[in-house]
Amino acid sequence: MLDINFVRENIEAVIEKTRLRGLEIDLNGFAQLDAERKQLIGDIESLRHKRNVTSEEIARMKKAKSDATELVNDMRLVSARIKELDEKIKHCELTLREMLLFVPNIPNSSVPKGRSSDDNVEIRRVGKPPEFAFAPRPHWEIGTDLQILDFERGAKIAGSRFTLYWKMGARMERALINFMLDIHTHRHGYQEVLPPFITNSTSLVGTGNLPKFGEDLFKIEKTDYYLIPTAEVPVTNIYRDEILNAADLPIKLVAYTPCFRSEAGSWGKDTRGLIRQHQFNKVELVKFASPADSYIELESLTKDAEEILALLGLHYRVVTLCTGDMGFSSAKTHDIEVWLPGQNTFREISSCSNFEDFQARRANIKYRPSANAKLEFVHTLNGSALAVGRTLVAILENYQQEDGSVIVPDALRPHMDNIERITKS
RNA sequence: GGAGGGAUGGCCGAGCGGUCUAAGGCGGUGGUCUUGAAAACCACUGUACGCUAGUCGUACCGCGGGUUCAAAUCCUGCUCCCUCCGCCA
Repeated sequence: MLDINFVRENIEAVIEKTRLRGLEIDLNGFAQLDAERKQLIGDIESLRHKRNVTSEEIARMKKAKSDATELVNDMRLVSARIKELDEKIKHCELTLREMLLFVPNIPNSSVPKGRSSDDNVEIRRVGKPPEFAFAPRPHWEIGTDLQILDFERGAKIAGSRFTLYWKMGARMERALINFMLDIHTHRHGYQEVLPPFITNSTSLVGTGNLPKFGEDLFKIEKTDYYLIPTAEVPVTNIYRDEILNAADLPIKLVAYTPCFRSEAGSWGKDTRGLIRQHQFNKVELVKFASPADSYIELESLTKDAEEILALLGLHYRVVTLCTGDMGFSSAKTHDIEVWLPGQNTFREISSCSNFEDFQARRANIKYRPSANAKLEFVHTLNGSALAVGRTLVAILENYQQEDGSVIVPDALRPHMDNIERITKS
């Protein structure tokens, strides 16, 4: 959410910046409603002042045993009027807040302008694509032949976009989770947390998933519970309505969670394989930083995510998303895309974003910059490190052999009983 | 699921419906003292909003309703926490 004071003074700029994202927002009536609210607050406060003063007077008169009936009758009217104004103000504020909740974050000035993913800017490319003496196959063929991925039974148990992992498939998924958590906790200094996999709607408003993107979520009927679409939601909300110590910043957390997405609106997209599932595993990095440091922290967070790919020997590139391709809450986003030889393309495996104070304002997460200074909102950041299912996909496709087996990357072997190769068994 | 108890400022904790909407303590900040530190003493110490910008005003005592001229205080619904019983991984 943007600062209401900022929006008030920069309505045109806000509309303009939103247009850079390819969105049109409706702020008609905002200024008028905002002015009305201000007027009403002035009115109600003077009435309340009158009531407070007169109440004391009534108390004095009663103590002196004199008749206060007239004042009491006056105040009866004043109180009724206060109640009336209070309802009007509440209505104004609700409407204003509703408007603001639908306004996306303003892209940082360093973000390239553009309309779609075609305008994203590649900032580096690391490693080399593997060379094959045969035509590399897509992971769904490799996994099915090795009998470690079972798409048919996944669909039977739950439906399309659900997959059953068998044996070394399940084993590798679990190894990847542990591998990633170990690297981030031991080498990068993140604290591990294991949050609830379900949150309430307030938490989802805090991160910006609600109220606008409810269709993307699985909601539990007749409750206020939602399956989390990413660990970002519960982990960012750890500190909702709290004041952090400046000396503790940046706070760096890492969490493994499954993620659940309805994928409404992506019918027909990536229907084969593990790429786009209703349920997938992810290891997520979350940072709470001071505003002065947040862009440094975005770069280091991205590097932390990249290191997983580097350690696994996977070829990848990093792109900065253009204004038209960024998520609603983000001020700047780097995507990491891994090379998938079976599909001859780069695919997103991580998305690292700085939300600046957008989420912190929604979730009310503050800190005191220095003793006696005013409270300020922190900056929040997060990034996948990595999407586990897609990492497994990348390993299957990049380490596939002509005989259908798959070599286990060196770095992963200690987490897999030092197995070197997955073969059909 | 049943019965009972509770929620107050960064933390602990007091608060007869009307001498301020908050005692007291801890913590924090500044100062005195000290070579320095500790201790001691003194002072200050919540958030948000408003304007006539002040030794100003208004709101906030889990959240929402209600009663009242007036609610931290009374009534009510909800949320969360604690204790006991039952069930259960």
